[in-house]
Amino acid sequence: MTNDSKEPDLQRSLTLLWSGRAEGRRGPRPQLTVEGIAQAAVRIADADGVKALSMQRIAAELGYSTMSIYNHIPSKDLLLEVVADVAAGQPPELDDTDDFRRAVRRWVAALWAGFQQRPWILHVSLGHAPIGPRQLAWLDQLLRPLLKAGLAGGEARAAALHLTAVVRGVAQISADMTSAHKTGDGIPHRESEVARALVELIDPRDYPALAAVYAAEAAAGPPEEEESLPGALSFGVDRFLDGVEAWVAAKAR
Amino acid sequence: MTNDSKEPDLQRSLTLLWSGRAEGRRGPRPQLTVEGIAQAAVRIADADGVKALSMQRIAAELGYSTMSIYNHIPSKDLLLEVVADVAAGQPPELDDTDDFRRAVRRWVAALWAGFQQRPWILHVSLGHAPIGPRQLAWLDQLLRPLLKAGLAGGEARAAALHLTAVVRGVAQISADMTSAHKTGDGIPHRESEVARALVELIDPRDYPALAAVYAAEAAAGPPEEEESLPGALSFGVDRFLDGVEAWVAAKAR
DNA sequence: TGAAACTATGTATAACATACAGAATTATGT
DNA sequence: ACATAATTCTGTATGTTATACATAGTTTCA
Repeated sequence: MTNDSKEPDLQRSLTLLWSGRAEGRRGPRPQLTVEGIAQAAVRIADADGVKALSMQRIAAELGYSTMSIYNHIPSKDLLLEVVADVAAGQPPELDDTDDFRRAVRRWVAALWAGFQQRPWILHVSLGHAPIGPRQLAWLDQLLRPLLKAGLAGGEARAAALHLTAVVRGVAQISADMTSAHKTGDGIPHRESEVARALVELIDPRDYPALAAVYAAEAAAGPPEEEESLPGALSFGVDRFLDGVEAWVAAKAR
Repeated sequence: MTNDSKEPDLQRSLTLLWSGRAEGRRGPRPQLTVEGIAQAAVRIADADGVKALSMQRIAAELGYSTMSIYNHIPSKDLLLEVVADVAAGQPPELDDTDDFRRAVRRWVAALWAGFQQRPWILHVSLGHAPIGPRQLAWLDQLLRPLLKAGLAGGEARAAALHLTAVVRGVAQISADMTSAHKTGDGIPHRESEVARALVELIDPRDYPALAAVYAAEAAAGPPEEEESLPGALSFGVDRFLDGVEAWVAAKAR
């Protein structure tokens, strides 16, 4: 591989993520590939969480020596970037005839489902904007309905950033996402459990608004989850889309 | 301390975060405190990033032996939870006379500024909803204008979750946040640099929307950042607030 | 036909979280 | 007053980790 040292960090990430195969290379045919390594890592993380991702474990999974991985990927941090991209998988195909709201909602639901299937992704920290092919495929898929709805380029980008951030952020915060034995430090408690424990700790004089909200919540009982999305995420996304719609309408006039 | 083993994870986190001092305790007076340990950790992370946070380093910073920390905090994961809370600091005091939009925007700006000052926070992964006193103080402060605007309890909670997630998410994705030498794996590249590098990689046939957006962006030149917030974050938050406002208005009618 | 570039491997090292076992110190029940 | 139990701090030990480095074999290019 030999894209060692020198290059600036970004270039290094990019050449790794978009590993363009060099044709005429000297040396033995590589038996391992960046893709293969990342896939093995995903398999391990799926099974035992992100804490279980060690170079040794990945190499063992592939049946090669630990150090052989370093011939293809210069560090674990870079590896994790590739893993995050591979784990993202393919974005949903959005029906082009759908109206923009439906399309965006389906995209959001798909991303949410992805985080449910691979909660460990939430524990590998993003270092920067999406730059891998699969992450960008997701982004591209989201941009389509946004552009079609009438947003300008920069606006669509901002909106996509917003939505991506929301889903990821809500997933991170939602307790029931990060199941315990997978992440090693996750806490598999549901919302209500947290609420119950907190009510005793928060003094309404220190946290008046919070206390009020929790009180109202307790009185109302547990919210019912209609669809595939939790109500809280749904509400936020819908309000955001309301705002986007209004904005587009105002621009058009 | 001796809140070892048994307790369920959530209880363990809570007693740690809200460390209610037991009065009549046997044994020597503790010289270390949970707070003090966390503050030392914050000092280190501020200086050298989250990668530099080791039990040994923290203990050294305090002038105690490594293992003494474990008398107060049962594991590094729990430590990080406390650190995340301590590092959050105090939320901004929001002017009660401000209208709801102004108040929320100020809250968002404050949180954003917080992430700029301590980008490493973005690299300690949240395991669950906010449960520490300082995190909850932030939440409470945000809930006030939302409730005052006319949202119901559950709606305000959802909106607050949404906004928190957005700011955190956008901060994580924004390249210029995570500076390299602090996080160890951050990449300090600005947006434009990423864009320039990507334009060569993405095939408009695979990523049509993305290519269109980047093309438009390149033609328009770099966006100008008016205020303390980056334009992309601003746009999303404003659209969201538009939607919330409309929602409240619709409910009132 | 080298020489250069590359891959896979084994060994080595330093850092790390944390288990465990004293020794010292305090509060509590007698 | 005294013994006991609980608790703190410390030192030592263990297993895991990322990764540097050297080596031997393999392929391509000059």
